[in-house]
Amino acid sequence: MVIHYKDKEYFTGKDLALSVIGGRWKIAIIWCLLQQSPLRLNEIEKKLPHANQRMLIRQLRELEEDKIVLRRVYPVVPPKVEYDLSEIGLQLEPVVTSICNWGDDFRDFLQTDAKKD
Amino acid sequence: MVIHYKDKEYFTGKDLALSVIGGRWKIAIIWCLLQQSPLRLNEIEKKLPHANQRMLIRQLRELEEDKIVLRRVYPVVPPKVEYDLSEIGLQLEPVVTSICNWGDDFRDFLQTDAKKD
DNA sequence: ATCCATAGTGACAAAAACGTCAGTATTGTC
DNA sequence: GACAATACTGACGTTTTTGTCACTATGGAT
Repeated sequence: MVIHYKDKEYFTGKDLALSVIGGRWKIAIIWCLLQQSPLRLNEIEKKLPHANQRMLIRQLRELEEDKIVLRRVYPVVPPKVEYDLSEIGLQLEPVVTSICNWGDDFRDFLQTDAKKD
Repeated sequence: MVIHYKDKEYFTGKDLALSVIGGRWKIAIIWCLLQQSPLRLNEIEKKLPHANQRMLIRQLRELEEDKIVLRRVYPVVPPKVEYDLSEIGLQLEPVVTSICNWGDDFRDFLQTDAKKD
């Protein structure tokens, strides 16, 4: 049962999932928003100092398009925009958590492995 | 605490994790090997008909380099090579499972969402 | 002699992702 | 008038990733 989404075909939910969370900073952004939300752009920037602003905005736009992140604009000057996880976005918590956990295990594994000589 | 791996710097386990499981076919390959293993190259090809052989081999090589997949070569003709998950590779099961589950939820969400007009 | 199967490799092209730089708009403060 | 803060956008180039094509090796079967 093929899924059509944004002019592409996906053959499993897994493939679809990877296409929407697969960007360089997306898991990081979602992780930030799971810790604390809402967050403003400049707050996300502070939490992810290795990402540049342009990239963060692009990834946020895509997450918004995919309905994973909600964007709330306040009509004030200077502009105020808040980002939040949607309901389906919040459901990514097990994905993010399991990746973090495995990553920590893998780091430990690499360190143990490196000591073997 | 910065992690150095393959000439790059990673600032969290999560970043490291994403760098090793982030290839186009890696989660798919790991998923196959979680279902059934060992598997030979041509068996993986049959299970992932949308990937071409060249890509599968490249991704398998990287997974092998990262010690996630084990490669066993039998000195026979025609060649026989079996692929398996390593111990740390097997530990990716929660990651793969949570991605699959969320992907299915997301697919349902998209379908429900599309019906709203 | 030719073909088959398996499991590859090398070179290259195409596409996607990523990063950098400069610039926009608004209102308020100095 | 200059500058600051916020949240952007556009254009562009680079890098990375992915895909395609042709090619290799071996021994057995026909």
